[in-house]
Amino acid sequence: MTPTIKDVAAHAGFSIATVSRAINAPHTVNPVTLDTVRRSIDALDFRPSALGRQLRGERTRLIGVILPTLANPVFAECLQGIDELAAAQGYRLMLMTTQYDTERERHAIETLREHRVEGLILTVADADTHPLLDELDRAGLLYVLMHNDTVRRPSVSVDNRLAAYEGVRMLIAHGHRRILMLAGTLAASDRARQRHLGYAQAMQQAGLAPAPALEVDFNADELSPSVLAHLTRGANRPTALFCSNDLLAMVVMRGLRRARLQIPRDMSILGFDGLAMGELLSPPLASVCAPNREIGCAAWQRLLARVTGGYETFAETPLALTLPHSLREGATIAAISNRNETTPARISVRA
Amino acid sequence: MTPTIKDVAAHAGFSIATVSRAINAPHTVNPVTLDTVRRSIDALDFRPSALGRQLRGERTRLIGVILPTLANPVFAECLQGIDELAAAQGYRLMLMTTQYDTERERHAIETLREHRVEGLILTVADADTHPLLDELDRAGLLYVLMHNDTVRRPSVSVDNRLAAYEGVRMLIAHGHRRILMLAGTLAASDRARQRHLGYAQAMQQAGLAPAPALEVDFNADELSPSVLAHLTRGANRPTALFCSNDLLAMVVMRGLRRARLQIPRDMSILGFDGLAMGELLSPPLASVCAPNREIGCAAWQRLLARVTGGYETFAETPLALTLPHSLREGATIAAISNRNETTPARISVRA
DNA sequence: GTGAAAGCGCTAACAG
DNA sequence: CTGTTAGCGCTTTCAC
Repeated sequence: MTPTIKDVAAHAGFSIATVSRAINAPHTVNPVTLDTVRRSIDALDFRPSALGRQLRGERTRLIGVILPTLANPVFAECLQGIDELAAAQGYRLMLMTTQYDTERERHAIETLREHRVEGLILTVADADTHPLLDELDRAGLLYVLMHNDTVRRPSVSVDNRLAAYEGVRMLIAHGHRRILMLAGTLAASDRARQRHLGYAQAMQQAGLAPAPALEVDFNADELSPSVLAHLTRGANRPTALFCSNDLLAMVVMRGLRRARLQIPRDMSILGFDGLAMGELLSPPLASVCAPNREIGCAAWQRLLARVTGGYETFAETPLALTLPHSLREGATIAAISNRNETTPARISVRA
Repeated sequence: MTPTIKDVAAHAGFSIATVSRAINAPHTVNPVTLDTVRRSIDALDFRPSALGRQLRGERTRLIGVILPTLANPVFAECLQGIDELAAAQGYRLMLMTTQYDTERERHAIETLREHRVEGLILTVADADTHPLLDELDRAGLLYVLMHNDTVRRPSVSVDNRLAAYEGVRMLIAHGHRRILMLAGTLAASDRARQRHLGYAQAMQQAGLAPAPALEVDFNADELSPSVLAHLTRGANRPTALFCSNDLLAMVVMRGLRRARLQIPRDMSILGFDGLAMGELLSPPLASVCAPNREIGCAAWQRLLARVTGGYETFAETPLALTLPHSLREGATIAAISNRNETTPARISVRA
């Protein structure tokens, strides 16, 4: 069906070697021949098979990308960065998503290895303890993690602990004292842990008592009654929430609004991720911003340095590359005067 | 480096044929042999090369996906649908984005064809007149379009004209009479055109004068002064905006808010796409909703029907598959009493 | 049940 | 400058 190099050779009246050269090293073939061959290529609409090439021992120029989900734009933003560089440098991307499911992660890695990807860019729940990554190390398959917070493996991320620390300090600077951290149900991620450490550190340093992260079901249409109770009832209700990511912050804000709380008047909100979309919200979402696109780009560059340049290029750099974060003040944080800090919005809660 | 079937054969003391059978047709080989071979496979951590397999004339089980961008979640949502089915059915996805750039579209198609993808799922700006699609038709490479509104080619979308019509009728039903349609600068897309037709039809039917779509630069940080002037000044300023997609609606809303307009009090907004995120906004974004995930799924199913089942399965269906849309009323639309329709918010405009 | 051998599309020596 | 040839890793007859 699809023409092969043989067909072209036959059509042009030359050998397949000449055709191959005409394609890969045009300067080494007689201009007249070249022209003939090219004409045949066009006539047959020939397109060299990447399979044949790769099999011949060439590099595959194929990179695997494994992401938890695309429903959270934070990963789409990373992927954009990767894709841009990949396209520019003539690499192909094979994409698989896992929903943080270990079985799917295993399967994705397996599949990509069968395709002889030259390397992997991925995000997992917990990098330090992930057995599949150990396997990759053992197998010598190059990979770079995105967002995962670990010093044990090649990774690109922000300093999650420090970033969270600064974010929570910002809340404290606005007068907040009862600050709660919220996390998704799959909270066992390395970065969520680091972010909680940062939160705890900021709290303690201010003489405040950190609380364990409150788990929120991301996908539910409503905040659960028990969570809502935590957030709205009692004299000790929090005045500010630090959400472990922006999407969660948006879900939480919707829940609070439905419970008739106003943001930021009745509750201040700080997210994490710095989704581009957060700036479009009303009020614009305060967030601890990671340079997601750049994280993707950096992961790509590190991976390629290893893939092409070999080990030495990489040895200079520490395993964990930390990119600078930033704080977006947004407008979901209100200042609190610590005088009337008791149940500021109690009356309006009609949940 | 990576072990091949030969290595396994040598290690196990059998021929490569037997190893191959042990992998692909275990029942045809002696249980004892099978066991030996499997032990060798494990010992060497052998993984059959997808390349070798594919080259041997097998199907590649590779599908190409070409999207304009991932910055707009509408495409990420489609991709989710595709990815889910692809993973479940043992296919691989090769992803490329184009930013609607024809050169990149060409390059993407070229690359994917070199990889011998079995089919293509893609979204282009204007399907009817797209020369590359004609080329695909000629070449017999199977593809299915997503979101593109055309009857000439295999596609999955909503009825953009009808959907827009209903959306604008909803605005009219709320008392709006001066309704403007906004579109991105790359407005020459088939669906934007159809949506404008629907808008115009709804307007005319209500005895109102449709206006040409006003182009808005999506990526600019601010609405341009001229656009802002259109939207806010004069007695004839619109009371409602129909935005050709949700992301545009969000950008426009930010611009309006910065100009001190309140939504929906001073301006009603209707988007198009039905982004999941729209429901998290405050107020929730009114939108003409397309089932994006399902569009991805349907595109996948149609493509696979053609790829595997051959032509006949497909012949029954019309080229253009139309999925049902829905209206999300959201809360960005306010009712207007037609009495005091003149410059309701004039005074508060301090842009 | 198993092996030998051909060949998928291509590139890279090596000859001429 | 061009052709011949030997594989790359695998599946698949066809013999045994």
